Amino acid sequence: MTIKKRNIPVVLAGGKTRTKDKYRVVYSDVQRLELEKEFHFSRYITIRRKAELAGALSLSERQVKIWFQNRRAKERKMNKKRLQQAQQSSTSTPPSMPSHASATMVSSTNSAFMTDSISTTIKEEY
DNA sequence: TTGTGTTTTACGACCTCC
DNA sequence: GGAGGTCGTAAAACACAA
Repeated sequence: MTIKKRNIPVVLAGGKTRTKDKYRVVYSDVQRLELEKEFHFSRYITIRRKAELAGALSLSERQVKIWFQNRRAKERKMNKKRLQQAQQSSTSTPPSMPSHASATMVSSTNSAFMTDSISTTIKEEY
């Protein structure tokens, strides 16, 4: 496991700069699993839990915060994709197709929108 | 191999809330 | 004003067909 970051400033195209030791680190399976578990518990982490988690996983609080931001972005992306697929299938499906299929897909993007995908992820991790 | 598409970290710009 | 949110994006890491 390599946990390092933010040392050498790197100039990117367009005049942007980015500090780096390595450009980005790859989190270990344990780190990802714990973060996923916390995300499964709550999509928004509290300051206290962030500090605890950062300490437990040897990450900075900033890394934990960014991870949650990226994770929510991923979830939104997946929901969008799923919604598009549902819409496509509802427009192009033959009449004989079971109607509950698309209904399930659409409803999953609302109140209960993310739990199954998250639990799937968690299951996969285990 | 390697070329290519996808996923994962990390950041900047901008916005909102306290 | 600062902290933390989304959005868009860069680039490394990864997966996988050819």
